[in-house]
Amino acid sequence: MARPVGSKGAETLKSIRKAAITRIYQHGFEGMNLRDLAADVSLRVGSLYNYIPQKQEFLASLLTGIMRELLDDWESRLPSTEDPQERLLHFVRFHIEWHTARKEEVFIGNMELRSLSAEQHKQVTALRRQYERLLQEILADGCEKGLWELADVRVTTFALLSMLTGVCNWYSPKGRLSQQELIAIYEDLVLRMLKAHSPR
Amino acid sequence: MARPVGSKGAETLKSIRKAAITRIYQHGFEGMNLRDLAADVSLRVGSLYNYIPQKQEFLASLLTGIMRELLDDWESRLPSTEDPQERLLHFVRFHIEWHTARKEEVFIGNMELRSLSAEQHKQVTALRRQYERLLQEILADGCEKGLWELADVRVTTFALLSMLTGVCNWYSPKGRLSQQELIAIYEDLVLRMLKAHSPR
Amino acid sequence: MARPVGSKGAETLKSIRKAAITRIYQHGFEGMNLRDLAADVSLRVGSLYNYIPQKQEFLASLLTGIMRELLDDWESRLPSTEDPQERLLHFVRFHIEWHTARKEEVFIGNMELRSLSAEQHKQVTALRRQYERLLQEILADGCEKGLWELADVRVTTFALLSMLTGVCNWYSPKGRLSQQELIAIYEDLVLRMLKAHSPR
Amino acid sequence: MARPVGSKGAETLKSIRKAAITRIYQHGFEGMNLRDLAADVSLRVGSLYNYIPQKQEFLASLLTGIMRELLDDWESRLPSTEDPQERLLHFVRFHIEWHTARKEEVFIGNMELRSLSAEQHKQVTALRRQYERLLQEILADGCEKGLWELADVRVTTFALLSMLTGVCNWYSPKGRLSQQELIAIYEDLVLRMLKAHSPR
DNA sequence: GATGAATGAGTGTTCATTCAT
DNA sequence: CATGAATGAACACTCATTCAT
Repeated sequence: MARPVGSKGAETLKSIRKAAITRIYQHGFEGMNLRDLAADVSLRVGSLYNYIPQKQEFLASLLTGIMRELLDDWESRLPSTEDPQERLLHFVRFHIEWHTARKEEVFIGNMELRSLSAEQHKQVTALRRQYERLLQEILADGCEKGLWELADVRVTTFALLSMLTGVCNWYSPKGRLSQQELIAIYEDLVLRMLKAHSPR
Repeated sequence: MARPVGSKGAETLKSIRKAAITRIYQHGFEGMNLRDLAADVSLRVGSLYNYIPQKQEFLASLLTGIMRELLDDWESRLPSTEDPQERLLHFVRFHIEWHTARKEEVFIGNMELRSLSAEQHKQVTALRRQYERLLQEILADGCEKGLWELADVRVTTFALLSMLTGVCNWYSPKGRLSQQELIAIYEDLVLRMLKAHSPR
Repeated sequence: MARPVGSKGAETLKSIRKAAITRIYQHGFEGMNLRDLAADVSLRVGSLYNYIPQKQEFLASLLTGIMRELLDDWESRLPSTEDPQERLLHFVRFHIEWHTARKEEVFIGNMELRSLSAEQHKQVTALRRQYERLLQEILADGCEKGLWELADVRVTTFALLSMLTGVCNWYSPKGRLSQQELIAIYEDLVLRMLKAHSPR
Repeated sequence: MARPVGSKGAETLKSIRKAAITRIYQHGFEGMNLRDLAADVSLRVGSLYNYIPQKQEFLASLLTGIMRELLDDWESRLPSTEDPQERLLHFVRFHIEWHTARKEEVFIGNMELRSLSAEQHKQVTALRRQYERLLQEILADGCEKGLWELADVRVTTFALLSMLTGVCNWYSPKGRLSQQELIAIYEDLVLRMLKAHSPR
């Protein structure tokens, strides 16, 4: 069998993307310099330009890549049930697992939007909106079906997402809690938020 | 009696800090350049050094300043009651008000820690912990008093803070909701999270 | 008397322009590098940017500067007579003197137009046209007055200018001919070109 | 019979030379980059080195090639007559035809000498001298035979060449004048220059 | 205090050139 | 022959920082 000619370049690009994500996570986009990035993958800086067009466009492609991966991963693990609560818990698990496993991606996906051009910003934001809508639709569905009582679906969506995404700011798998315990706690919190409570 | 002498310099420093916060919010710390910052306050870059020591130390002083202000503002508006729920709602209101009013400060306070030296990072983080503990103690108190049932006080603290802080990522006073409506929604969400719900 | 504060910077800029003209003459605009240019005036490259905005805009300002100087010098030495032949010879002398004295300026003024942006190109070319018109008008005047017989005033203008400008490609004041001898020869050639000769 | 084997490579080299001449004409030698040149002939930059040795040596070979072609073309169209005036007009026609047809070659042949090494410069200049001598000898011959009266044969040679070469700076076949009209005008101008005129 | 001027280290980017495949 | 990939040296340009005035 012929060995995959040209695959070396594709591998290199992957390494570059991975190294870039880590560096941006640590120093920010503006703080990442291409010389160090090149060194991470055992290249000289000039060689980097065999793989990327411009630093900024590279960032844009990273960010859209991350968002697309997130959405694709969700697609490939779609919940089979129609039950809103099941689907919600599925989303919570998915979100926490992805966001703890891909902490760096998530972080830069949130932080480095400001370094994009207007056009690029729009693109990435559109993908984010798409992801947000996944949760929002679950919530809306549950409300329609009388399962939950929410003052404001949109605000609750943001509140939940902020809360769930927050885990990657502090959670460490080496810490006190296992990922499964973590998820259990958050599932509980989320469910509480959606059910009406006796008025104070 | 305070004499006005020298107050001009103090005013200038304040302008510089304010301008810097906006610039860092927009372009990040690495992306802020001192020439532009100087121009914001009608100075040339050299003159800036009559007010600030080094760019990085200046950032550290900004960040600690922000955290100290946050803590001071809390001190000056301490809730008078001992009732955990009252105190909690007071905290929610305070947090949302401060975080929507001081969006830029909050943002850079969260994001630019990575540009600090280890020592500076420790200092600012200590102040953040102090603020987090305010909420954590309220929650612990309410649990002790049998008011709430929480699987994990620490995790819930983080969850609440992430959720509450998240508002400054999307909330605009010009939007659909007034600040008071916003606060009401979040108060509701928070209270739901703390009370046990009927098991699923 | 107070010494002219700030004049140092203006002097430096003049030195830079002069050094740049020589370097561009020798290596072309693309071949001139700013580090060497800075070194010519005992500066580091960064300091250059206290005086020039961009390499290319600097070139544009050089070229327009040269053309304006040429036109200004002509203005300040306008011939007093109305006689076309006198005025023509005056132009020939002026042109040769200027173009041998300012060989480098002339050369880059002709050669480096291609490194300009469209807009800049237009500007410089407009000034060149202005200079060409000076000669063209003298020729037209002489023809009208029946002094000369020309098949085509415009072509003759170009022919004369090419011929006269050509001197700076080979003439050296250290060579066989003095500048005055040179001028005399060209005056003769020019006059011959304008008078009708007996048909072959 | 010539066999076609290997001719493909020779064709490619020709295309490269042609493309290079155009690119150098447009951007100058320093401004021409090999990647673009390669693209012009549907190659990648690395493949270029199967045809050319070094960028600079390639330039030298281009310039000498141009000069040799000019001289060869003259050789192949040598005037048959011994009459100086006939030979001169023949030269004028030849020069203008060649210089309008090969505008780009002429331009870079004049301008890019400075990018050559000393040795290369000498070579090309020698060929140029050879061409200049063609005209100079015609002029000298005509003077000897009492046909023309020139103050200085050498200066007149330069003056004529500058004037004739100048056409390629402005002449366009799409313009007002046909090439034959252009040549007629210049023939006239040249003849005028050589005949003595009544003293002023 | 404010400024103009200088600096040095760095930044992203380009490019001629080489070479294994 | 053609190519993808690599390289090193260079480039224009930026910027925090210093300092004499």
